[in-house]
Amino acid sequence: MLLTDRQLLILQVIVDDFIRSAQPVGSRSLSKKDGISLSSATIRNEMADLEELGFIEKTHTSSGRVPSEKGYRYYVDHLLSPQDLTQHDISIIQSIFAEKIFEFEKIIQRSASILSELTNYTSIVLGPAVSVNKLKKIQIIPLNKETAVAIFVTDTGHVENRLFSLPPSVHAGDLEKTVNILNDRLNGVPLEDLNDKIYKEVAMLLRQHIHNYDLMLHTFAQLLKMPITEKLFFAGKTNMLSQPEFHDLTKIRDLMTMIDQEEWISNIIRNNSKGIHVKIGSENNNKIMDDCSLITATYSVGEEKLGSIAILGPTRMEYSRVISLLQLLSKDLTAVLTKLYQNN
Amino acid sequence: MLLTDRQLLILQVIVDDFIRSAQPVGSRSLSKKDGISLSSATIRNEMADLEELGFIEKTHTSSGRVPSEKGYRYYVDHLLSPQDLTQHDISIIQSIFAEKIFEFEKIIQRSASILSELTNYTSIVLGPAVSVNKLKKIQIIPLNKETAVAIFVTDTGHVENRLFSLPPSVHAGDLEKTVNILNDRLNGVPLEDLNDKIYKEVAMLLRQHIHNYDLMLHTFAQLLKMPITEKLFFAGKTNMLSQPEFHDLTKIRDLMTMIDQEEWISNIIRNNSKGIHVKIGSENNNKIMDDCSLITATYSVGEEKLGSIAILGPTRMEYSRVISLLQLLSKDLTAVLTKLYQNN
DNA sequence: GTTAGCACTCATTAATCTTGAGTGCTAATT
DNA sequence: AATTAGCACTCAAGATTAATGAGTGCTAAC
Repeated sequence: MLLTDRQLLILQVIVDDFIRSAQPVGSRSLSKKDGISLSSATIRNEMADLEELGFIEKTHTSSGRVPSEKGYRYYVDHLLSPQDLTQHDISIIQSIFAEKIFEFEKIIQRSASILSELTNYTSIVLGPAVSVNKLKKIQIIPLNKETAVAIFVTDTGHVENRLFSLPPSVHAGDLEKTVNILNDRLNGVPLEDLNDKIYKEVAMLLRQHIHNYDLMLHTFAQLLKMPITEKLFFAGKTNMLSQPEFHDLTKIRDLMTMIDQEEWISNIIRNNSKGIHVKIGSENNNKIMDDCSLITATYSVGEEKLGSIAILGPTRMEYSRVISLLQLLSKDLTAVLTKLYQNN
Repeated sequence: MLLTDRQLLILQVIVDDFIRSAQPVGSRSLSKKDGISLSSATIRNEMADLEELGFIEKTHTSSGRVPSEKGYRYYVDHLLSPQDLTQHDISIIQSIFAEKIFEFEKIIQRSASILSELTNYTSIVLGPAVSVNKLKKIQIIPLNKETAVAIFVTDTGHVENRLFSLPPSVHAGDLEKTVNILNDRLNGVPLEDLNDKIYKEVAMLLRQHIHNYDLMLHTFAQLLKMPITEKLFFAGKTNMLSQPEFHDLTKIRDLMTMIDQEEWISNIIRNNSKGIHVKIGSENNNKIMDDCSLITATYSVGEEKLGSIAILGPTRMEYSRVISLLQLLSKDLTAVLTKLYQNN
């Protein structure tokens, strides 16, 4: 199944052209292109071969050709022209990191926004996996007689907080003691293990030192029972509405509804190893995404993968550009975060 | 411009019917309705009058009638049948508050989701105005030699946090002293005034007690320069896609893009006094919302307004139901929050 | 191996027709 | 005087038909 150079050229031009115009590409228009000096008849012959091999398709008997999924796949794997980021693109990406005071969520959200602006597709960023972060400090701050807020800080600087009702009969001193014990014992424990640990290691200590041991344990266990899932950040959800392949309302509705299924999206994106991944059409294993491609990248701290960035667009996506953008952003995010957190 | 009872009845039935079916209402179908025992001809006469008065309109010369904006306005002001929440609705709303540990954002987000599920419209909830909350406590937690996280807790239990680079030459003791001074001086100050206050009242004290006074002041001033805007929570954005009045793609796109303009939405919703407000079509002063109605309610702590809840739907909205739902949710949210925060 | 030429296909658009729900008006009825 | 039946008229929406043109496959000549 080896393609001749001429076939490769024609395939590449067809894909490029279709990505640009969203219109089926005909033999005549191809023959007029710079870089191709063949008659339309010759091209028709080659296109017939390419179709037989499954790389391109017709939308109806007498239409021009459109890349098939296999065609896109081949294009992505072998025919991508590597680079086309402008200086402008690059400086916009870098502007994400301009501020000195970091609010991590803002950076992530900004990344998503800028990515969707630059590409006109939908961007999805999966926040860091907080639940594997290690506890640095617990603090309890009473607001009034009955209410207090509990604050959990991780080694990465992530802050979780919960409002809770103070058990009515609790001593201020006991509360402080308990917090001290917790900090002493739970420092460095991943958030997801806190609930376990508090029963296994802290319960006993509490019993020895605290008056109302039972109530206190229960209160804190409640607080620590936190199913922390990574937050998802979207931007440019509406960009899909402008893509000509989605002029069908029911398609749009299905797609939008699917995008709003956060857990589902989250799963797809999370379970990717480091590096760039391209899923084309049905490779996404979802009927609704048959006309979509999803390109994912990851960002890390040092060598440890932290979260993911993704772009969702039509299969007729500007693969080359999107991949370059994701590579750049992934690299920059990783660099900034690594610098920030490395030396713990 | 007084309407006869019969005209009121007919207007009400037309609006109710159109809200249900989205189809222009004809004289014949009206005459067949229970509660109306008039011939179609009579109804045609009455409808002609109602049209002359501006309460209903035709979509074309020989079509049935559709409520005009004025018609909806009259309907909302005078003809609403008050109640139609089922026990089911009520218990779903109350399920929002089932959990004991409060993460305020989750409650708000859940409110939005449930509201949009119950109504099939888009719901928008404006989070509490944090910037008027008063500072309760500042804490600095160093993560490593170079980075620390600053935590600000308000009297309402809201927690803000910022990651920042520690000035390289800073003493641990000085840092602690500074934080103490800040807590001493800034307790009870609304967040929005912090930046002012630090220059006016804290700067001098710092100079007296702290070594590297200049650097420290600058660092904290940076941290406190926080433009905290209320967060917006959306749910059911896609519900609009299912409304028959929006089968037009460009309309949908405009609407969706508008919804994504968070500041704009935020302004509209924020500037409402307590109670329920109904804005119909062009009353929203925005071309894109000419076919939409926006119903807003507020939630409070005690007497003080805290935030807003809104439902965005087509002008052909189930006003009665939506208003009842918003009233209920507003009441419950206020009750829960008041109980939680009242006694500061 | 390449190209010109020709018959054929089919999506798209515009033009025409048909149908039916609904109206306004007038004259008859209550 | 209010109500209703009857009739002519209007217009959106859907179906049918026709015209156009971009594009193809195939064959025969180069």
